[in-house]
Amino acid sequence: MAGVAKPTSVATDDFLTTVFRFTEEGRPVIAARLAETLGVSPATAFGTVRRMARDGLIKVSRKKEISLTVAGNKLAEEVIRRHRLAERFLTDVLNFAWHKAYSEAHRLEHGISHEVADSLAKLLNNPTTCPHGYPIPGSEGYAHTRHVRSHLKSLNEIKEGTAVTVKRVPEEDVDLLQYLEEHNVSPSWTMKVLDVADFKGTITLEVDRHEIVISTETASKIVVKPN
Amino acid sequence: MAGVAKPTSVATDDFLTTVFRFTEEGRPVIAARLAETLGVSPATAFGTVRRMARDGLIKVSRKKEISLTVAGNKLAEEVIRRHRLAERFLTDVLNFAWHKAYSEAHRLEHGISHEVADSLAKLLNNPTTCPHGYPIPGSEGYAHTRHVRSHLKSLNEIKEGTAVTVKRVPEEDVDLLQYLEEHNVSPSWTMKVLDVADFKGTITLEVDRHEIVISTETASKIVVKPN
DNA sequence: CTTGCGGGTTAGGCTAGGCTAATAATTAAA
DNA sequence: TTTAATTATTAGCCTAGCCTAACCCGCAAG
Repeated sequence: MAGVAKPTSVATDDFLTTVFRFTEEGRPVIAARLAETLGVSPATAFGTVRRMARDGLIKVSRKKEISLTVAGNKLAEEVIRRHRLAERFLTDVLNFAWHKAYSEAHRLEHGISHEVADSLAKLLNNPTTCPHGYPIPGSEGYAHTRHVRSHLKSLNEIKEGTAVTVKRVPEEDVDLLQYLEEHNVSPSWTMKVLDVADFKGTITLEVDRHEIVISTETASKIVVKPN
Repeated sequence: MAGVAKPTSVATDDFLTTVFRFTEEGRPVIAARLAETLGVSPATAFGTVRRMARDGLIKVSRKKEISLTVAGNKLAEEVIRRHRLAERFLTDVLNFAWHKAYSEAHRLEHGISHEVADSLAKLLNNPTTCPHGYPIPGSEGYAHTRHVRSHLKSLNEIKEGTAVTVKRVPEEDVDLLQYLEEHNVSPSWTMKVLDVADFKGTITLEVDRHEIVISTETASKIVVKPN
């Protein structure tokens, strides 16, 4: 036995989930990115990373790439599960808008026990994704979801004239989230790519009978499935 | 302006609520009691008390009695409100047993924002008390509740043969709570004091057609209203 | 009036997490 | 390849919290 699992701190939870999400989105995970994302200095990030590596939660390769250990991944999935269930609760039961749900869930995620999470899941009818379309660890078909996503594409890869179904929208930018929510760029909604103007970096979409324009940069963060 | 309110830490929240509860129950508030209750060393309690006094959350009299400042009381009521709403949510919506609700709510209370608390209150139909009978700050008639309790008595003060209605049960002892819950010594239930045996320090009660025996010490923590 | 006990207080240490500023080490770009 | 931009790392400092051990103080019971 490796001893009793030490309860994780808020800072550790935050690093774990950030590494998890970066990995989930295929982004490279290095300390500098974590520092930026979490709003701490590089020195602080370095210290926390070193501590977490010491505690066997993450590994740092020679090329300084950070990845979760099996133990770290387990913990990260637990926190992410609590976060996404909390989001569902906030949007589905308390009627919070998406863009508020993220930050509120972030505060709640650290105080939800395994038992409360399970009860919440039952109350919510065992949801498989959070309101933004990301899969909830521990839910039906989760393992599957993580590996089979060949049919999913980023919106910036879609050709003009193609109709797609929104699968996931980026979670962290509150303003963007509010905009997307207001314009129905939401999971399960359909939209059509009207125009791709690479030269000026924009994409025009038709969604819910309206046209909207977003940057290809933004589009790259929206996951869709061609119809 | 006194500057932006610094967000309170978990340790500070715990001290605030403990002082609040002690005061609520009319118990003397000294550092040694806080240390015991919170499970920290006297030295730690001393340090935290000093920090909180420095930050204007509590006052310490010459006789070393600790009390909340106006600012401290406001913060304490907010945390207590979140705690008691969380308890109601856990018992009423997630069907948690009482004795589990307390500790789970204790973990949740730090992550609930004002906005989430208000939504929870609405969802729960604006409850005025927690499952153990304590008033929820900010709820209808709360200010009133705090000051008018002349008709409330501790169970140990009740004479033999008197029927009473349970108003509040002690919150912190999980085993006791589970016992009381199982025997229906719960807010709004009625019971009759069958026998008071001061010489051996016990009280015999009839509740829900059964007899139970508890110590006068325990009885002193149960608040009732004579019928 | 003195001893002892319950508290309060100090001293001294430790970890997690933060910060700034300076310095290495890489990488990428020119 | 030499410079410029990123990253990583170190050093040094700070606060909150937590601990043990020792010490002090006032009051109450002998």
